[in-house]
Formats: sequence, C-alpha cells, structure tokens
Amino acid sequence: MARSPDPLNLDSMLCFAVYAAGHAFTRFYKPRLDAIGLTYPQYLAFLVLWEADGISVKALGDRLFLDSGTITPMVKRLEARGLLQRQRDEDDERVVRVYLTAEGRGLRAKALAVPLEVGAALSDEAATVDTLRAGLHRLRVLLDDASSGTPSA
Amino acid sequence: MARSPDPLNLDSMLCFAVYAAGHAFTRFYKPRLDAIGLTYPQYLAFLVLWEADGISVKALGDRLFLDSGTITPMVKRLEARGLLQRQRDEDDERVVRVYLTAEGRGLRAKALAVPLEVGAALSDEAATVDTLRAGLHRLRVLLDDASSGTPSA
DNA sequence: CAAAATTCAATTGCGCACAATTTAATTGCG
DNA sequence: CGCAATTAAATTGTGCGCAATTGAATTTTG
Repeated sequence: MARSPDPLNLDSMLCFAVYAAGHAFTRFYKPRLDAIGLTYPQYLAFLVLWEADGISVKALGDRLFLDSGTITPMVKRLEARGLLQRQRDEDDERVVRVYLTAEGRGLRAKALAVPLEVGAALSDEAATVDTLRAGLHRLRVLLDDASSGTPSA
Repeated sequence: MARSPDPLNLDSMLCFAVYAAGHAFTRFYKPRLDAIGLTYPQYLAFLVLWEADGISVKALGDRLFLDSGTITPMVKRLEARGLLQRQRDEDDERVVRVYLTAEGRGLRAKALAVPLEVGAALSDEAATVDTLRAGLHRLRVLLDDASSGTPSA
C-alpha cells in the first residue's frame, strides 16, 4: 500500500521552488544593491540599458517580461534621480526612449562586483548553475506557450 | 582571442532565469486560479492551511518565507471573504491562529485540478522537473545561508 | 520577583506587478 | 484620402513583499 502522494503538497511543487528561490535571490541581492542604490527590478532594467542605451519603454518591458504599468513608473523614478532621461522618439511620437545619463552609465562599474558575489555563494555548484538556468529557461517557454493558447494551433 | 563573456549579461544570469520563470508561473496560474477566486500567493497559503489548519500567522509566514507585513493583510482579506477565521491563541495571547471555514476547506477540491494542468504543460519534461526542483531548493539554501552572515561562523 | 530582552502581530511607507482603461499616434484598408 | 484597427505609454486600482516601527504578551535573567 504505497501511500498516494498528496498532489497539493507545497514542497513537491516546482512552482513553489521557483517562487522561494526568487525571494531568496531578492534577499541576497538586497544589501549588495543597497550599496549602489538600486532595487532588484531596477538592477535588471540597468542590465538591459547598459547593453541597449536608448531602448524604448516597450522593448525594455519585453526584455524583462514586464508591462507598461510596471516599467513606466519605475523609469520615472529613475529619471527623477537623474540616472536616465526619457525622450519621445522623433519619428514615432508614440514611442518613449530611455537614455542613460553619465551617472547612470557610471553605476555599471559598481555593479560588476555583484555577480561575483553570487558566484562565490554558489561556488561549489558551478556545474549545476548552467543546467538550472537552461531548465528554467525551458520551463518559462513551456509555461508561456501553454499560457497563450496552445501554440500547436 | 576568445571574447570575454560579459559578466552583466542578462541572459546568462541565473537570477533572471528564476525571476522570469516565476512570472511565467504566475501568468500560467492566473486564469486557473481566477476560477477558484484566489491569487497565487493566496493559493500557496491555502496549500499550507489545507495541511495544517489552525497554524499560527508566524508559522504560516515561515513556511512561505514571508513576514507579517505580507501575511497579516492577506489573511485579513481572506477572512473578510469568509474563507477562514483568525483567532488569538488562549495560552499565548501574542499568537493569532488561522482556522479554515467550511468554504475554505471546500476550495481544496477545486484546487486539485491545477497541478494536473501544470503537469500537462510540462508533460515531456517529467524527468527534468525533479532535478529542477532539487536544484532550486539547494539554490535557495545556499543563497539564504550567504544572506544571513556566513553560517560557518 | 522585577527589569530587560525577546517574540508575535499589526501597521506604515515604498516599490513592484498586472488587469483594465484611456489617450495619442501610426498603420492599414477600402 | 479617410476611417478603422493597431500600437505605445500612461493611468487607476488591487494585491503582494519587505523594511522599520509599535504595542502587547511572554520569557529570560539578574
């Protein structure tokens, strides 16, 4: 009589493992990002901006899987702090582009230390990290496919 | 001359893979949980309550890695909807315990369908799911250890 | 036993995160 | 060309999520 496993058991659920690991990352990043004055989502936005300065609000949101309701106020807060500027595209007035200021570009140097500390915390698991990231990427794709009406259609 | 990989490249970061997969889960769950009237965090709380009715607010928060600033208002909203009741512990007046109502217990039957749909979306990856979950669990432990002053101390 | 320290819940303030709506600009189609 | 459909941002409202603080109950300790 093998007891049937509870299908609603929290610890057996992949979704909760992802949820909890996400919060753990936020906690880990918090003191490191406090040092450069960014929140974790803001840090992600800068990762994009350091690679693609002048990107549109829309494209920034697509890159981070966030919508305008999240991006717009975040970008406005960063603009208020002088880390970037928002500017309407001349050719298409619907589009707002985000340009880093010198101060915003300057943050990058300080940010370089952060992934090193992540690497240190996970030092023994270097091999697993690639597997995990690949698995999570595939997970996201499968979930998003399933979320937007089966793509087989 | 192998080009040195950008240490701040978004797509190479495990933290972003976790972050994005978490949002993908939320999106996937949204329409399923709308059907039973719960948000995703509320669903997690019920997973705990269905297994541990009468748990304290503190213990519920520990289980979900959330603090009273998150749990207290969530539990109050659920109480306002008649899904549970809050009650001070008689032996220790600091403690508030959470008890499911009949309606709250009744949600469990509807919730059983949800993990089945997750399984369906990830059908071909059943083998990877266990590896992923284990990897994420270990990831969370390593990050939390590193977050709370090295435990080697 | 009494004062100090700890614990639990609640509260306040700020920043995501997303659904739904609104407004403006652009594209597409007859 | 002119109107409909689409697209981009912004806005509104609700609900997390956490830091910091408060207040009350309990435990620890001198």
